[in-house]
Amino acid sequence: MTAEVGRYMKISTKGRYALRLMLDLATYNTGEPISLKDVARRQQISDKYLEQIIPSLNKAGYVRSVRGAQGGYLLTRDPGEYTVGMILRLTEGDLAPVNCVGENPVSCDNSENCALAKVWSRVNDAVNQVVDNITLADLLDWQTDYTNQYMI
Amino acid sequence: MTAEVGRYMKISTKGRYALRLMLDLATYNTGEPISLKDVARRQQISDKYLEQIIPSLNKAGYVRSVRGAQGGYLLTRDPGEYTVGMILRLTEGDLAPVNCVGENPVSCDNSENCALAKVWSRVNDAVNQVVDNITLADLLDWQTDYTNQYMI
DNA sequence: TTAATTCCCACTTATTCAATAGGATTATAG
DNA sequence: CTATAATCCTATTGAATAAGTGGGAATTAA
Repeated sequence: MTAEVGRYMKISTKGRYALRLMLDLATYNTGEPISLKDVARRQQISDKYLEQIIPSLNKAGYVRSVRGAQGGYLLTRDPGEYTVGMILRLTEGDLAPVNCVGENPVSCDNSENCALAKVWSRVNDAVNQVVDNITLADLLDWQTDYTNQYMI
Repeated sequence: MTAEVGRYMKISTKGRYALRLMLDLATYNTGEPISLKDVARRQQISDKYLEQIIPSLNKAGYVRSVRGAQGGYLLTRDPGEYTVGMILRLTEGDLAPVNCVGENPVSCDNSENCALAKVWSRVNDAVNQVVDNITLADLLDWQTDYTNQYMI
């Protein structure tokens, strides 16, 4: 009886892949740069698409790039210093379910009288509460077998 | 520094309008059927679009329709019996952020080893926890002035 | 000097969102 | 009985977005 599924309330591949990328860098870190080609192979994601995702992580200082042969990317911090929320917000933008709540709320004609704004605000808080309290270190812990891929 | 905003994690107009529609029916209920034209005027939503949204609410038995002149729609239950989650799930489908968690999870190659599935599952739980614990009666309470519109 | 890599930007294809449009059916009021 | 007001049903549309592909320039290690 449920409606046919749309893309409502869904995370995009950009955000999911960014997380898998960061988790891959954390998992296979040796101190040497890791190339996107390696990440792409392990994660079964197009390397060209990863190339499009990583600049925002790079510009934000979440990773450091090393150009040229044997180059690649490295995390700049300890895995425990990255929350899932940081990474998602960078690649997906605001996680709020509507534009009138969240980081840069768009005000509407009747915000103080709007019962639904309260709903969206609570949803926003609940989502952020989750993603801001999980770090890459937690994800490393939750992986039972580091050699497998994470297909989500 | 945030990414340009997409539609990630957003509720669609369908779900938002369905909530406003149901809340309008609750707010202006007199026992007589309320026409979509009236709802559309009050909520400033296209009546033709509302016409497209209401069949699922009707088929699910959330509203009752009265055809012909002076016809319209009526809630079939007490406002306290409708949760925001019921209404959203009917019009938006599953609220899970990815397809591998939620009502009808699509299994993937490596679900038990997937650290990210745990993240999505927690997000899903958090969202549902909010929307399943707010009823139309709560929304009625939260409205300070019943004569205004709810523009969200 | 070659090969491997990041970097940058344009392009594409399919899907989805958010409506609009037209008309058939049903019932009420006069 | 007839005009009108409403639900019902299905098709179409235009714009935006998602999710990638493609080409090539710049940089660096071996």
